[in-house]
Amino acid sequence: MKPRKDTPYLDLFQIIGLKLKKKADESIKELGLNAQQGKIIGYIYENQETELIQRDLADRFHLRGASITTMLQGLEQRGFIERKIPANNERQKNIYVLPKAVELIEDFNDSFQKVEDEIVQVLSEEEKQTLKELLIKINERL
Amino acid sequence: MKPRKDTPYLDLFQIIGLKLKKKADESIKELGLNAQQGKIIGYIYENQETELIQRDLADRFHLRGASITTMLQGLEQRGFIERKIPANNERQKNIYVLPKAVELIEDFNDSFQKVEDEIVQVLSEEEKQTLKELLIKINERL
DNA sequence: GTATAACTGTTAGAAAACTAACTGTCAATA
DNA sequence: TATTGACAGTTAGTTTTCTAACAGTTATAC
Repeated sequence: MKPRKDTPYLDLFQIIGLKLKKKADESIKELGLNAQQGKIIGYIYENQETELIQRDLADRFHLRGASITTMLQGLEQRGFIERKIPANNERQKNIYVLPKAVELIEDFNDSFQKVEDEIVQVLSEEEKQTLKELLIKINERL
Repeated sequence: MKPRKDTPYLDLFQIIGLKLKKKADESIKELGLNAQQGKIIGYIYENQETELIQRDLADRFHLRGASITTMLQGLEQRGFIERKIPANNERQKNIYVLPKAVELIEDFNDSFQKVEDEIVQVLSEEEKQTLKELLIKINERL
């Protein structure tokens, strides 16, 4: 007799994801931004030499174009980033971080690192390695 | 020299969580509800004999009380559930599913089971077991 | 026994995501 | 080369979550 309902992986990923989002948001709240904004600013900082456009952010963070527009408008108005239309393609906007954001990036990374450590603190080195491999495999096929 | 930024577990959990949420939403979209609503209806169905109250749902699904209120108001207006104030405590509301929701529960479960299978399709039985243990361990301490 | 604190749920308003429809630009093709 | 389609981003309006402030009920403490 098969169980009527049993989706432990779906449930665990959902709950862990939610807990992590809340922890990450909490950890950088005092900086006036949420975790998503912090992650995106960090990503822009690391990729701004490569003609980064909004489309790239939508792909990397699995958000819709419209969501990226709204988020970047907010970050631009608050002076964290700027967007420039490149000479060779007027459809696009290249994205750059401004000094006000650069100042915060180290704090973001420290905060996110603490959450990262919390995730795997109960695992041995071997378990950590196994987990990473399994997660990567799952993510690739999903 | 330590890496300036490296949070693979946080990133993987975030991305996998988002992908799963989208897949689960998509899989029951035609029933006129989203995955969260489907999960909650299923949970109410399985626990309605135990004097289930809104507080319990907030705890189980890691949502705020206000979010549960709004969601249940919607489900009640659409005839999926009902809420009754119990005789022994006028602060609370016990929650029950109505026939209209019961009809859908099997479809929910089939849909969620398909997403569940997608998650672990690339893993061996042994890997699945290992993953489950690791996820449970992480979730407990988070 | 009364006052205070804790608990349960609601409301109002904000934030962050979404879809659908749109503008403007560039690329492909016939 | 003119048209058609694809692409990048925006806007408007909706949904789902959140926080903060609140009302009413029950439990605790003095």
